[in-house]
Amino acid sequence: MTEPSGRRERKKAATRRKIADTALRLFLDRGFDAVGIRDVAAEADVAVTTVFSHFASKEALVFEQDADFERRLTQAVTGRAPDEPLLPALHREVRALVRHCTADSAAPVWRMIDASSALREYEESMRLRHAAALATALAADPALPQTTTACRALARFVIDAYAVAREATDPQTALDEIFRMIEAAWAVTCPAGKSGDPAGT
Amino acid sequence: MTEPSGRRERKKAATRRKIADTALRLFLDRGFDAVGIRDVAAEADVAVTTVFSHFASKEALVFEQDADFERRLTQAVTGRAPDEPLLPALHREVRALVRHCTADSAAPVWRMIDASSALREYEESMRLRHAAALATALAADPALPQTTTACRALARFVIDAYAVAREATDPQTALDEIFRMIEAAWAVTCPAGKSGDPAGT
DNA sequence: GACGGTAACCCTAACCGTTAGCTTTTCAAA
DNA sequence: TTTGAAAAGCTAACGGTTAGGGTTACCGTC
Repeated sequence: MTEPSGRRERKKAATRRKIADTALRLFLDRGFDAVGIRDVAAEADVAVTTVFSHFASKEALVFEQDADFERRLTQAVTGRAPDEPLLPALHREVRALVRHCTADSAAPVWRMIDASSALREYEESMRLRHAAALATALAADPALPQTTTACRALARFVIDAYAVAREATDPQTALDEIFRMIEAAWAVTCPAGKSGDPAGT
Repeated sequence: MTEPSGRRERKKAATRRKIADTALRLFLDRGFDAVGIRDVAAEADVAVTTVFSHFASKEALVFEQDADFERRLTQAVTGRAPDEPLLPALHREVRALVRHCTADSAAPVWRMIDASSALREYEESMRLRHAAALATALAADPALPQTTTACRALARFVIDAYAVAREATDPQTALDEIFRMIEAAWAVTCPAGKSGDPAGT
């Protein structure tokens, strides 16, 4: 009801951060699969049930920016300038996300993720949720006359672009290449080719 | 060493089929999440370990055609006529797959799948494996001069087409629409527009 | 400042998918 | 018939996850 005032919230946030930090440290040290939830809980000095009251699953301990990722994607659609074309906005946002997660400082984490099939699968199912959210945002935009089918396809294409680019040797170049494909795909969904690129490159 | 002759193989296959059939029946009756592996084993009159010696996971009991799906996709690429263009071949194959899994007889199974988040996630991670296999097949085709990035993107787009179409109210129309997008996307990856559709529709 | 409600946390004990270790059965080839 | 091996079985456990029920600490109110 009232604002998020108070000590309680701070303590809760502190507990959450302590759990996440402890977990990440242990995971990086010994590998994701070699660390049990009971280890994390003991090291963070909380009960196992407390871990699961803050995080929905063991994998979720690693992907804290989950909600952030999704919000940034949808806001690239809903929050763009009134006359700004869709795809450049999406391209820009995804480029920032790719750059962020291919930074040198993030390398150890991604090495850890790639070493665990559980984490890799979790990441992809996360991405699917993001695609669904993006598809909803696209379908709700009155400036886009496309069908819901086209919106859903575009949403998944954009997520694909992120996923493929992240694993490429040159992520930025790969991303640009895929977005050229996506631009072309999106162009053919325009009833009259309003703001497309009618002549190709 | 010798041919797959004999009673042993038949008995093994019979056990496998009995487990799968029993499992599917129970899942359809009570719902996937409400049936435990121990239930399946008991009802099929086998040990729990036997279930897992035939199927890698509980979810795998539902998706028996897994390998088949993947093989059909890759064969649509590797087994097409020497001068047949790529995308129509893929389009045709995916159309058949969509038709197959949207048949009325398959409806109860898909209702069951959609009712279980575990199954939906499993299906998607299965699809990702298929996309990876398809990407490999595409990259290995000497008739395709595209980059591996483009091949990986195309593979995922094709899987997306299947996934989105399957959930659409009119799967066939949706599939055609998405493949129009994919055709356009693929066209811009051709260095010189060899066999593309140079003027768009 | 005392008070009632409730959110956060703790503990125990389980459930469920999955696997390891080891024994028994069943078939095939000699 | 003997022998080797694949298939199946049993038991017991591991690890993620949850239910149930109790304790503490904070918040808003009197």
